[in-house]
Amino acid sequence: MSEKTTIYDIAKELNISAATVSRALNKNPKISESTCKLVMETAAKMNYKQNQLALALRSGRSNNVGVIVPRIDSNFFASTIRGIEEELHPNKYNVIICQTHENEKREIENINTLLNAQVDGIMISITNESKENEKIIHRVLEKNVPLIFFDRKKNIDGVSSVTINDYKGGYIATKHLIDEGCKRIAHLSGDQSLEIYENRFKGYKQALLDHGIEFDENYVIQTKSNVEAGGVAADKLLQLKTPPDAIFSSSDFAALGAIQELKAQGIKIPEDFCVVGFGNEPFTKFMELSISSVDQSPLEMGKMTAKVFLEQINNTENFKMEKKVVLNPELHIRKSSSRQNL
Amino acid sequence: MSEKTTIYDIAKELNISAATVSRALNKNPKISESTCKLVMETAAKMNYKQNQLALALRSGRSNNVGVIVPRIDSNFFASTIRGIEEELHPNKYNVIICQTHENEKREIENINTLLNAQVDGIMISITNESKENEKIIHRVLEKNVPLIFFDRKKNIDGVSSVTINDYKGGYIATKHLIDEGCKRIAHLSGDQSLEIYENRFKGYKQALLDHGIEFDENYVIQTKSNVEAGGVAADKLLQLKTPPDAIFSSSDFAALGAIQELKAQGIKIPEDFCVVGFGNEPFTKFMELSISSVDQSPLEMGKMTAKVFLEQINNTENFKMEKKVVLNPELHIRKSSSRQNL
DNA sequence: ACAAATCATGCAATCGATTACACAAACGTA
DNA sequence: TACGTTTGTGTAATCGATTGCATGATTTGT
Repeated sequence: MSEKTTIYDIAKELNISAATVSRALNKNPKISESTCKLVMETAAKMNYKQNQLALALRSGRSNNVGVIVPRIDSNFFASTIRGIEEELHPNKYNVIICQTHENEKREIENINTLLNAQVDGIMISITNESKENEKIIHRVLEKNVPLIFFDRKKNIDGVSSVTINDYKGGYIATKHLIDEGCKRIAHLSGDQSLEIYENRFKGYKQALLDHGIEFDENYVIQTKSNVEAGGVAADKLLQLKTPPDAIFSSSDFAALGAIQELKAQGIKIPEDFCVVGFGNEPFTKFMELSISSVDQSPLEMGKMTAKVFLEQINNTENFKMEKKVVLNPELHIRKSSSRQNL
Repeated sequence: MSEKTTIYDIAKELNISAATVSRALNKNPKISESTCKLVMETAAKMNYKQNQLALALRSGRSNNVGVIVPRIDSNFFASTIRGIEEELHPNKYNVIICQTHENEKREIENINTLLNAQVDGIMISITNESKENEKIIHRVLEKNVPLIFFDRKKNIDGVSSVTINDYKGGYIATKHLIDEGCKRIAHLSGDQSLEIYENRFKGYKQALLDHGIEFDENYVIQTKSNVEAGGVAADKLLQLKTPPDAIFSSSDFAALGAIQELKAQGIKIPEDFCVVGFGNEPFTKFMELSISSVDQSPLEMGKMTAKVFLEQINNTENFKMEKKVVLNPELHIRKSSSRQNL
C-alpha cells in the first residue's frame, strides 16, 4: 500500500516487460495504442510516480541547480532567489540553497557538495575574501557544469554573469546629491576587494569630477554594511575640520546608521545634510524620514540569472558561451535627499 | 581531463575490481592496508568524487530535503530557511526550496515534485486556503516520508510541528496595551482559517476578558498583511462612533499602515493611541517611531524544525513519533506603545 | 604435511528507468 | 507462394556505487 510503485510492478501486473511499460509511459509511437492505454491506466491505478533519481543517474541530468549566496535572510538575496526559483520552476528544475556566511572555506565546500550532488548548474554570488576559490571555479568549468555569477562576480573569461551597473548607480546617486546643492559629499564604501563596492566608488568619484567638485579622500570611509558601523562612520565624518554636507552610502543599513547619528547630533535632514543609500531595502521606504536609495531590482536579477542558465544549458553547440548581462540601477528619491518641497 | 572519474576508472588504473575500490574508499577492514592506501592515493590523484546520485538510488536516501513556504522573500520565511539550512548543513543534507504563493495547486504540485525527487523529508508552512491538500499530505505519510509543519500547521494526528504560541503572543501584546492604560483596544486580524491568526485573536480576546474589558466585535477587522490594508483598516476604525485608542495588529505591515494613517489624521502616538504589531520585522526597530512587536524567533523555529526532522529520521524504531514543539513568543516594547518616558 | 581457519579480492545482483538491438508476427506485393 | 517491410515487444546493457556470496591464497594448528 505504502511502498513505491516501479515500472517493474506495472510490468508484472500486466505480464509484459518493463521496457514496454517505459515506452508506453513515454508515449513512444512504436507501442500499440491498446497497450499504451492499458499501461497508462494501470500506472494511474497503482499510483506510479517516476523515480527522478533513477532517471537522473541514467541521463546524467539531475534537474537540480545550486544557488550559493552569502546569506539567505537579506531582502536582496532572498529576492534574487525568488526570481531564480520562479523562472526555473516551470522548467522543472529544483533549487538547492547554500549559504557561505562570507566564509571562503564554506564556499568551496558548498561548490563541492553541489558538484557531488550532480547539479545541472550553479549560480553564485561570491564571498568577500576570494582568492583561493578561483581554483574550484575552474574545476566547475572543467566539468562542463554551467556556472553563472550574479551581483558579486569574478572576472573570469568564459563565465557568464548578471549584475547591475554599480558604477552608474554610484554616479547617479552622487549626481543627484550635487543637483540638490550638496557641495561636500562623503562616501561610505564596503570591502573594495569586491567589484560592486569598487565600482560604486568609481561612479561616485567620476560624478564629482564631472561636476567640478574636488575629490577628497578623507570623505571616503570603508565600513561594514550595518547600522552601527554607519553611525560610527558618520561620527568620524562630523569630526573633520570641514565636515561633509551629504553622504552617499553603498549600503542602506550604513545609511540608516548615519542618519540616526546625524539626527542625534542635531543635524537637520535634508535641510542641512542629504543622504542616499544603496539597495532599496524595504525599510528605506517605510521610514517617516524615508531614505533615498539605488534600486538593484533583485527579482529581475534572479530571473535573468535563471534565463542565462537556461540558454546556456539548451545551447549545447555553443555551450561555452559567455554572456555578461548588466542591469540598470534606478534611483528612488525620497525625503532624506529631497529639498524640492521645502 | 574534464570528465568525471568513477570507481571503474580507478579499478582499471590499478587492475583491480570496482568492488575492491568501493570497499577501500569506505575503509572496509576486509581490504588490506596496502591496497587501501593505494586506492586512496589514486582516487585523490584522479580527483575522484563520489556520485551522490548513484548512492542515492542504491540506498534510497537522497540526502535532500524539501522546504515549502508561501514565499521566500519575507524576512520571516527567509530566516526560518536560514535556520533549517544551518542545522542540516553539518548533517550533509541539501535544502530544496519551493514557493507556493498561497496557491493550493502550487502546493500540491510542489509536494509531488519533492516526492518524485525522492527527498528524505519535507518541511512545510502551509498556504491559506487548505482543504484539498489534506489528501496529498496523507500520501506523504503513507510513503513514510517525514513531514514537519512549521509556523502554519494543520492539525493531523501523527504529524510533528514547530510553532510559536500565537495565543500567548496575542495575549501578552494585548495585556501590554492594557497596562499602558489603553481602554478600547482594536484588533487587525488575518485569514482566520489559519490557526495562527485564529489563536492570536483568541489570545487578544482572553486578555480583554481577564482584565474586565468588554469584547466589541466592531473593533476586530480582518485584513491582508500589507501596509495599504492596514491604513484602510485604521481609517475604518477611526470612523466608528467610539473609535479605539489602541490597535493590536497580527501583522507588522498592517500595523505600519495603521500608524501612517493615524498620523495622517493627526493622532499622536503613543500619547493618544498605542500600536503593537506581530512578527518583529526588521523595519519595526528601525523606524524613528519604532513599533512594538511580538517576536516569532524564526531562526530558532527553523533550527528546531530541522532538529525534529533529524530526530525523526534517526529514530527508525519510533519512526512515526509525533512531536509538537511550541516556542515562546517575546514582546519587544518600543515607542509605538511606550508611555513610560513621556 | 595436511586440514582448518583466516584473509583479500572478485563476481554478480541491486537500486529504477531508458534504449540499441534483436526478433517474431502480420502484412503487402509480385 | 515466397520474400520484403512494417509493427510491437522482449532482451540485455547502461548510469555509478554497494554488498552477499564465492573463491583462491595464505596462515595457523596439530
